[in-house]
Amino acid sequence: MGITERKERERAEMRRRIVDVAIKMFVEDGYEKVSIRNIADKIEYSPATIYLYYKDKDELLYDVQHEAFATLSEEFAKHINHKEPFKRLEQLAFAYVQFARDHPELYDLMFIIKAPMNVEHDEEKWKNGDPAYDALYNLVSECIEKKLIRFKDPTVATLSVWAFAHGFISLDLRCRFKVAGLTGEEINKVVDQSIKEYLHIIKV
Amino acid sequence: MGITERKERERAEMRRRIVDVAIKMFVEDGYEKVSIRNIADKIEYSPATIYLYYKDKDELLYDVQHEAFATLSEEFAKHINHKEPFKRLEQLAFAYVQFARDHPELYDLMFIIKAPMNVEHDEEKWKNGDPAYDALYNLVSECIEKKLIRFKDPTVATLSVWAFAHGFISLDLRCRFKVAGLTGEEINKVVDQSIKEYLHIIKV
DNA sequence: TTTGGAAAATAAACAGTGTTCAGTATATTT
DNA sequence: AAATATACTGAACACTGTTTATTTTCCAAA
Repeated sequence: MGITERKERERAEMRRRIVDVAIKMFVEDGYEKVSIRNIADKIEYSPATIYLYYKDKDELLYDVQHEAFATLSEEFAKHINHKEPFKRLEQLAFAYVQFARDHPELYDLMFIIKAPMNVEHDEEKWKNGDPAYDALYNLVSECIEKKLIRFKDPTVATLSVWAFAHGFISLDLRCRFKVAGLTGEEINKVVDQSIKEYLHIIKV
Repeated sequence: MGITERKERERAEMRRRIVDVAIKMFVEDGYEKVSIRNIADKIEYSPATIYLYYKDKDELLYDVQHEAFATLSEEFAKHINHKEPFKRLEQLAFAYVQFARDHPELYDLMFIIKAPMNVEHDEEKWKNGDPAYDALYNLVSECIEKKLIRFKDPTVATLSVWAFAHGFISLDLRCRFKVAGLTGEEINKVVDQSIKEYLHIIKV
């Protein structure tokens, strides 16, 4: 009597189909051009059908965000391999920046736009960001323990490194560096140099 | 025969009225709830009338952004008064953070949302941000000249300080620190401490 | 003071959005 | 085969930014 299981499986498959199309459209057309109607068109279902699988757009975006974090984790796994913890911290920082440059629309969804954060506002944690945060937190903690960086509190250290990188990325993504009168290539150079310098001055 | 002048003055007054109402609604109700129709309602004109004074919503938001930067400059003028340049840099940093906490919706418009940056995309500069950027740039430059901070390039230094503060503010405003499992008050403390520590380690 | 033309304001519409709901089609159970 | 439960959709609701044709208001010359 596996019909309940099959129904459940079919439901999961439909959700996958929706998320897959959604993330693909995000990457290709950008956040602003992805509507429920567009997604429905592409999977060849009525817009109302999407609401049978997702309570609202935010809930769908939350799953898309989850997928985006999986890609970030893959990038981390690919580029963080050095023996020394501090070197791994450098690798993580530049992998993070590179991810943002390669997938600006995903970065948007993960760290800048408001939308998918309204989902689990029940005082709970934000589960999507967990693996990436833990990767940074554990690495920073190891660096503190081995006295490789000038920090005492691992949370302060983790948030500082994160905020520093995110500050550059998000200001760049939102064109605020126009105020400095730099070209795109110049900005990239300044960002890279700034992060290098930051990692240097926090190094013990 | 000052009728042309009067017409021009009336036009300017109307634009002022629109911007004043818009910024007030922004602060009170938040960016997402402010529509052209809402603004039109409040100034008791038809929505179409707004388009006689502003080409589109972005152009209006650009003027609102200008107003918001004026408020930031006022805050800077109010809180930056120390003799020593480095102390002034500290004052600037915390005035910036305090502004973001006091006016989150304005901060959004100034530094986070995409909208008003599409206006002068003609390769030009971003004039709205100029005064605030210059204030930071000049102060940082003075600190470098007097060898008070560990930086050589004033642009790298300016963008680093800005990005560091902005990173914290924007991640907080977008609830991304939920991943760290901290309460609102705890986050504020970590942010303050992090900025203090950052200013300490860049101090020569 | 009336009239003609310019300027200002608007009602209504267009094309789009997220979302809901009544009704239809399909699948499963009795 | 009939009854029931599930899956799906067309159409609507209440919005959004924006445009256009129309009306109202203003002002200067006849």
